[in-house]
Order: sequence, then C-alpha cells, then structure tokens
Amino acid sequence: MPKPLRRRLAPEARRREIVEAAERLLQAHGSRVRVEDVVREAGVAKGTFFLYFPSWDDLLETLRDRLVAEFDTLYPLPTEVDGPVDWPAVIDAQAAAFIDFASARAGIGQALFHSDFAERRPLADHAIVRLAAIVRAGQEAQAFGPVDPGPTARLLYAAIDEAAHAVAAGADRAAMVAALQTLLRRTLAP
Amino acid sequence: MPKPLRRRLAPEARRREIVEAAERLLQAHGSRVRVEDVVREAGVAKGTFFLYFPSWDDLLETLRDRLVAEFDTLYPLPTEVDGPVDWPAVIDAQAAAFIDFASARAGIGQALFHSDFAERRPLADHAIVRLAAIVRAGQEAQAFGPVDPGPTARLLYAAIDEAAHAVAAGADRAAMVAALQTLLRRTLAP
Amino acid sequence: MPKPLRRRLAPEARRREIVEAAERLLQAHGSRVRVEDVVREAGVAKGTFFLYFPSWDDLLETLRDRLVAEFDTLYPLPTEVDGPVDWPAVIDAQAAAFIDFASARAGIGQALFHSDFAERRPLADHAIVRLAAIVRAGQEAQAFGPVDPGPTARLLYAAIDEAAHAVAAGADRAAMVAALQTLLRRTLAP
Amino acid sequence: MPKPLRRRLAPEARRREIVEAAERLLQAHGSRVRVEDVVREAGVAKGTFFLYFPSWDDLLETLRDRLVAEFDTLYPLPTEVDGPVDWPAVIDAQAAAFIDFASARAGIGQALFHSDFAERRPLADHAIVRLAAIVRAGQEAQAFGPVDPGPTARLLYAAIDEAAHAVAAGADRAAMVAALQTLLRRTLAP
DNA sequence: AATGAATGAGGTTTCATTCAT
DNA sequence: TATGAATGAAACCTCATTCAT
Repeated sequence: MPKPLRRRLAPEARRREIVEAAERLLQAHGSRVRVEDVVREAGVAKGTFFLYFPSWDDLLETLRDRLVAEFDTLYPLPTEVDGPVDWPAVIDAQAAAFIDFASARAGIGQALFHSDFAERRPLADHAIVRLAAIVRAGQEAQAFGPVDPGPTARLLYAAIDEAAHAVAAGADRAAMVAALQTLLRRTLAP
Repeated sequence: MPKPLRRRLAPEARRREIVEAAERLLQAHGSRVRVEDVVREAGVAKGTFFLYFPSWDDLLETLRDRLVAEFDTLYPLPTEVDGPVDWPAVIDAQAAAFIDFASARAGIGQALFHSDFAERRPLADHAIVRLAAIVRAGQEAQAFGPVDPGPTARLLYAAIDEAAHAVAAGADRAAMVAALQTLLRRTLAP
Repeated sequence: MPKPLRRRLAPEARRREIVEAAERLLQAHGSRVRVEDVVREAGVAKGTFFLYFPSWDDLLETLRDRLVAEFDTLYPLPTEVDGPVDWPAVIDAQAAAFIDFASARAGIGQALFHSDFAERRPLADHAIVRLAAIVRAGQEAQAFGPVDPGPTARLLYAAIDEAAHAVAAGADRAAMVAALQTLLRRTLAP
Repeated sequence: MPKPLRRRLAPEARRREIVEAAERLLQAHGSRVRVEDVVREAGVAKGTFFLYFPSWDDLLETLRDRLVAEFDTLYPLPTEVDGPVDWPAVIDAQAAAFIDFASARAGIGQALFHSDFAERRPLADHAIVRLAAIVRAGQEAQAFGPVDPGPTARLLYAAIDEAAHAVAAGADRAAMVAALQTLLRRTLAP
C-alpha cells in the first residue's frame, strides 16, 4: 500500500482542493455527503478539513458564495454605457444561462439551496435582488410594465429555479425554456 | 401489579395520534424534530412509533399525503356540470387558497417539501398535475392562451409556492397575491 | 465470538453498573479514564452511557456526590442528645476515618478533587463546612480555643487531605496520623 | 524575496520568550492553555516550540522549576552565621511570603500543581523538604517542639498552599494569614 | 399491541506532534 | 534554526432503529 505522502501546499491551493473535492461529491450525491467523504476525495486528513473550515456548514457557505460569484462573473448584467439595452432579451438570456448553469450543478444546488442547510443558514436573496434590479431598469426604459418589482422578481426567480430543476431532472430543455420565456415576457410586458 | 397497558385506542386512532403529534411539532420546529420528540408529544413509547411506521421517512410520507388530500378536499376543483366555469377566477382562487393554506403550515412545508427528505423521497407532482388540468380545461374553454400546459403548470406552481413561502416569512400578503395574480393572468391570457 | 447479548436492566441498576465501572477504573487509572473505557468495563454500548449521563463531567459529578454522601453516612457527626461530646476525640476520629477512606480511594480522589475536572466544576466546600461545624460546636463546649472557625477549618481540611494523599502514596500511616493529630489538637487547644 | 528569517534571538533568549509567553497565558487562563496559544503569544511557529521542548509537559516542568527557583531566590532561608535565628518568625514570614507569591500566580499554580499534569509528572517535594529543614533547625535551636519534621512539614505545606489558594479565590487575606499563623505557631510550639 | 432500555454506526471537532520545505 | 501545513488518533455526543420483556 503506497502511503500517500504528505503534500505541502499553499493554503489557498489546499483550500481550493478541498472545496473542489466537496463540489464534485455534492454534485454527485447531494446533501448525503459528509466531512469524511470530502477528506477522502481530497486526499487529506480529517484534521486538515477543520484547519480550513471551522465547521461543515462553513464549507457549504463558502461553496454557496463561490457559486453565486461564479455565475455573476460568467453572466454579468449589461450597463447602458454601450447604448440602449434590450431588457426583455436580457431577462431571457439570464434565465437561459441560469437554467444551464444550475441544471449542470443540480446536486450542488440541492445541497446548498434546497436542503436543511439552506434552512439553518438562510441566504441573503442575492439572485432575487439581481432580478429585481433588471426589472426596475427595464421599467425605467419603458420595456416592462408596471409590476411590483420586489415580489415579482421573487416569483420569477422561483420559476427560473424550477425550470433549472426540471431540466436537471430530465425534462425537455427546449420546452422548459419556451414555457419560461413565455411566462417572463408576458408577466413583464408593458 | 399489572402494568397499566395502554390499550385504550384502536390502531387507527393510535396512528392518528402519532401523526397529529408530529404535525404539531413539525409546524413549530421544522425538520429539527426527532422521533424522540414525537413520541413524547404523542404520549407513546418509542417502540410504538415503529410499530406504525417502518421508518421516520414513512411518517413524513404519510404526513405529506394527508396534507395534499386535505387541500384537495378543502378546495376542490369545479366541474362544468353546474354551468360554465370562470377559469381565470379559479386559478386566482386556488392560488390564494394555497398561499393561505401553506403559509399557515410553513414549518410542515419546510420539513416535507424543502428539506433533505424531499430529496430522499421525491413526490409525484400531484399539485402540478392538478394545475396542468386547470390550464388544459381553461384552454379548452378558450379562457387561456396556447401555453404548454405541463411545463407551464410546473413554473406556475413554483411561483405560487414561493409566494406562500414569502408570506410565511413575513412578506406583505396583499402585495404577494397581487404580483402572483398578475403573473398568472398574464401568463395564461389568451 | 459470543455476542454479549443485550441485558435489559432497571434504569437505576444500569446506572449503578456504569457508576461502579467508572469507580473501578478511576481508582485504578485516575483521570486518564475516558468514556470509551467505562463503557467497555460496564459492558454497555457507548450510547447507553449518554442515556444516563448527559456528559462525562456529569458522571464525575455523580461520583463526587456519591462519595461525599458515602462518607457522611459511614461517619456521621455525633449529637449532644446522648450526653456531652468529646470534641477533640471527634476531630481525631473524623481525621483518621477520612485518611483511611480517602487513601483507599486515591485514584478516584485524584480524578475528582485534584484534576482539571475539579477546576471546571468546583465543589461547594461540603467537607470544610462540616469541619467548621465541629470546630464551632467544640468551641461552644469550651473544648476548643478561640480560633477563627471558617479559615481554620479550611486549613485543617487541607492538612487532613494531604495526610490521606501521603498515606496513599506510601507514607507511614502511623506517622502521618500522629503528626496530623498533633497538629489538630494543638491548633484547636483551648 | 527572501523570507524574513527570525534569527534575531539566541537560542536561550528564544526559549525564554516561549517560557514567558506560557507563563502569562497560564496565569490568565489556567490549564486550558494550549500549544497553539503559546506560540501565538510568543510570536513563533508551532514547530519552533517543539524545537525547544520535546513535549508540552516538558514546558510545564520547566515552568515549575523556574517558579520554585524564583521563590527560593526571593525568599532565601536565613543561616546562623549572622547570629541566632528567630525560627517562629521565619516560619511566619515564609508562610506569608508564599501566600503572596502563590496567590499572585493562581492560574499558574492551578495548571502546574493542581491539574492532571501534576499527576502525570509528580514533583520532588522541594517545598516540603525546605519546610522540614526549617522545622529541624528550629528544633535544634529549641524553638520548636518535638514534632516529627517530615510528616509535619508536609501537613504544614498543605495548609500554607490552601491559604494561598483561598486568598487567590477572594478570601480575606488577613483572616487567612492569622488563622495560618495560629496553626503554625501552635503546631510547632515547644 | 405496547414498552422503553439498549444499541452502535456515524458525525463533528480538538490538538499535541510531525515533517517537508 | 525556523516554519506552519498537515496529520490522525481520540474525544464527545446523536439518534434512528432494534428487541427483550
């Protein structure tokens, strides 16, 4: 049995390895994953885990922040500096992007957003705030009707999230995207 | 001295006692509730619990079925035997009913539908099927537009559920209902 | 391998078995003893331990209370109902009794009274209060001089305890008892 | 960029830094202090600690030796070269000195002398030997009575230590010193 | 049918000590 | 000499489930 030898890494690198190991496992097995599994996957000792994360929930929180930041980076909101924005198209694109992003990460999504963890450590509604901002900008540009942005953004986000969930569960992507776009466009129509 | 055997109740009654004890506790404390808590609340021994439910998850499943059936009984769908049906009004009424029903049972809802349990034991999409039926009936009556009933029902259900969640969490009920009705009517408009 | 079969006992009996197993081990190995050791010695599962004691320190506290009560029962203080009391003799007898009692339980004494546990869960100074009561009664009976009972009792208890410790560690019992009795009688002499 | 090597200090100085950091922390927090805390306080790496002390207990032993030596230096025993010695006064003075010395270092005292460490690494009874020497010298000078020096010194030390402990815990210093001096003088009186 | 004592695998977390750099 | 990332055994504790009574 080849002893797996102690590899010394820069803290950020080791931390990232653990995070990525967790990501892989959560993706595959959802919230059944435990510290024990993560350290095996990452090839580190159990103590090493707690060197980087005070508790299991702190790892999940890190993962959640990472995921949110990653989406924001991949799909930034347009600004008006480059000319007028086609807000309906933006909503469509963001929704489609979210579906693809989230349905490709269904296991993680379940573990982070639809599990007991989400209940224990509620998330500031970043995605909803983001959506509400789009709605308000579209309203200012006369592209959207006079819906109440806050509550509406919340409902739309739920629909988008559900679409991602459905696609991940095997639903027809094209049908879901079409239904979602109908819902979005009609709800926000002037 | 013969033990004071608790034979007071017929099996069905005993089973119901346990179920109702669980309901009360889940409502109050969500998915943190344990077998231990339920048997204490129900006034039965731990073993008795497993006499009636092979596992904890089976109790939750029972609870889920009960909840679904209760809603269906309280808010039955109209049939056309009594004359034409105002389908948009039906959707509105069902949505409002759901919001009130679910937001009054937020703890249970969390434990049954937004927890690890929901993942372990996925639910046949009863509520969505029901909504799709309404959509189809409305379409046949020319009251709704040509949306794809299955996917659309799924998205609408997500929005309705989210509205209930938001109301339970303290959001303004009137604003949520208004936003939701806008979304429903516009999405389904002919 | 003969599976050790599950023995069902009355709670008090099982609790006593655990306590006594702990007593044996602490006597032999002092504060190195762990939950794991106790359950093995008692022949119960780990969970059973925590069924009876919320934490390890709670077991130690139980042991401490037991020990104190046992001494009080074995060597009760005399009352004046049966005629005048020879207080110097009482002090001598109590001290000798304590030495024998405690030196026969040195391991336990260490774990309960001279360990980090004693620091974490300080004990109400039962033994000192008891000694102070004897000093005061002796003073009222003109048998003892005008020392300050509280502080003096504290110092005398320390001396008695140390004598027990020394005897347990192999010191000559007769010499320790003699030195202690000299100290007690002279300190308290009228 | 070359690492800022901390070669500032000679080994002896570095070692003393660690010892003093430990002293400060033990004084403040007793036996709860860990290696981690000490190295942070001393500003050295964890490995450095084990370069100077093979184990945690070795540090504590060093600390103990230091403390004993410090007391001996601060309060040396008188010799007869300068004329006759007032042995009862010496005992009183040493006791009072010990009380002040030890009660000002209660945290350290707990960690070194009243903890599991004291059990793991028993101390050669330096303080007791010292006290016995005083008793014997006093006896030779006819200042003390015919008590058994060894056992008596042990008991007296226990009383003195307890007095320090009590003062540190908030007891009235004057009352404790008075009670202790009564005990010492009477026990040793000719 | 009912009980509740007992189980034990599984979970998180701690920390003195090691060792690659 | 110094560092600090890494280790891993060991600790405490939980709780769904079992089974002798």
